[in-house]
Amino acid sequence: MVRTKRGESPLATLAGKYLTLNEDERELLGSLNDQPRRIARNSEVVREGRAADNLFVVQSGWLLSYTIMPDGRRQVLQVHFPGDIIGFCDMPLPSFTYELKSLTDCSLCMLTQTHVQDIFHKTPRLTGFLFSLMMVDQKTHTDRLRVLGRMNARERVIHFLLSTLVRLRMIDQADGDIFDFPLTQFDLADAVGLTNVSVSNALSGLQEQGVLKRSSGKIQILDEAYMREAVSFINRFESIDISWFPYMPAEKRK
Amino acid sequence: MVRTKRGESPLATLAGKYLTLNEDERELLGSLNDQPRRIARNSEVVREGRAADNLFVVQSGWLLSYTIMPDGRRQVLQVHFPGDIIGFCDMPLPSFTYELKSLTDCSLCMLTQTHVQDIFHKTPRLTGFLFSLMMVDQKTHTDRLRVLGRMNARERVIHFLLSTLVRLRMIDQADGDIFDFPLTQFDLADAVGLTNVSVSNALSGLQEQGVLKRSSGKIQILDEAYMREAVSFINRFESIDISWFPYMPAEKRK
DNA sequence: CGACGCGTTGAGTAGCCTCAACGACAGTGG
DNA sequence: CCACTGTCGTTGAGGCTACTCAACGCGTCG
Repeated sequence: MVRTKRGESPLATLAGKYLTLNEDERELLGSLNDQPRRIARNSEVVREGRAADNLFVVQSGWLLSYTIMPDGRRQVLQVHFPGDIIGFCDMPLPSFTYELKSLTDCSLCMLTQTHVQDIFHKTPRLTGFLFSLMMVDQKTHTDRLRVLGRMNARERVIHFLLSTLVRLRMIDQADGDIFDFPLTQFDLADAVGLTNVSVSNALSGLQEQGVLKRSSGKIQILDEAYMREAVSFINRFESIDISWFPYMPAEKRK
Repeated sequence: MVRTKRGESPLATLAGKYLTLNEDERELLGSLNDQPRRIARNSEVVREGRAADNLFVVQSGWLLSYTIMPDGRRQVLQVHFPGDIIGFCDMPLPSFTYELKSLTDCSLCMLTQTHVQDIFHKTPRLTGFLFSLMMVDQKTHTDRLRVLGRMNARERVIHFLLSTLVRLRMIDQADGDIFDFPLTQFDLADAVGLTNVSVSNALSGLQEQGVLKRSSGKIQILDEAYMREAVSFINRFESIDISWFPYMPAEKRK
């Protein structure tokens, strides 16, 4: 497992992929490291109050956000990795409308409105970056619409694994084509709109075909090219461009 | 059919639901009315170049954005109504990744980067509003994930019709519980991940049950409460709050 | 050790899909 | 004006994918 740079916040690592941070920006992102909230594996993350009051930045660990329907059906909305911002797009809404659960031990940073406003006012480039992240997020959601609306079990699983791999690479948490995979097959099923049984069958089939390998909570992608082809995969993180972002009030810092 | 206020742009109408526009803001939104591009019914809207160069604001008419997979499977990503902004979240991306088709005769306004920057610089409140719209958009997408991942044919159709009704009401284009519906059943099917046959069956079933009525391109919702209950419908547009938005460089106008 | 969660596998089922035929309708051209 | 054509919606027959239900093995944890 590749390690993140010592002491650097995952969000900073992520941002560093797209822009070279200056000292102020680096410090601002670093300050988010203060007093992370620790969450044990497999526990519900309780959030209170208005949406915007409870923005999280994942420092370490995996989380799952999901909705549950009255009859028990569950839909996983997103898997959250280090560097992810949770709840950003809930800001204009009056309350949270989904559950949050930790898959592994986690540490989360709470962001208050004040923090957000701080970033927005001080570093327009970071602001642009944040919004770009959100837009890419939206893109990955529309990609998932295609998956859930039009793909069969096998393709759904392939797409999910690929997008997981790609996202983990962004935060240097994939070891080539091997990565941790703490989801249960129930979790995966609820993410891609299947049952655990179908997921099991799909995974077994892929393994038998030599496309992937599983061992003790890890997954290895053996034939990435084939998988990408099979689902017409697009890596949305490859080419984010934040230069368009217009929030640049007269270059103050240089 | 209820009419929009004479000459007012649909985006202004929409914005007016959430905030009281001052003269400058109203003028800025109104200026978008200049030189709309007219699109005939059932034609492909061609877009060129980088994503951000081709932002559209729908002035009138319905459009469909969708992706097509190599084998011909189609997934409708969104139905666009007057007031909708198309392509906003493509701005940080290098190119468009979906198709756009008109369902009715349309008129579209092109927004260039300059326009966007203009709005962003001059009216922070409108900026906040735009971002809030985008966030709500994201929310409706996650709602659709639940639909495509976990609902049966009947529920999918119900949810789609409800969200259509709610959005049309926002722009005063629903006459109580009656609204135009120019989609074919193929379109609807590709939107909710079914086939036209299943859609036909679902619609017939609902009509037989007395839940809705169809006649000549219009749909009437007869039992809205039942439908909302059946799919745990949440109206995301009900309570957008833009007060949180931090882009307020020292109240210049008052 | 027992209890529990997780993954696997099998048998049977149900919902949706595919294929197909047909009627209604609008647009087109003679 | 009327065939001709293509699109759209409906309905039926049959098939397939994924679901439900269930049993079992395995590992972990108390």
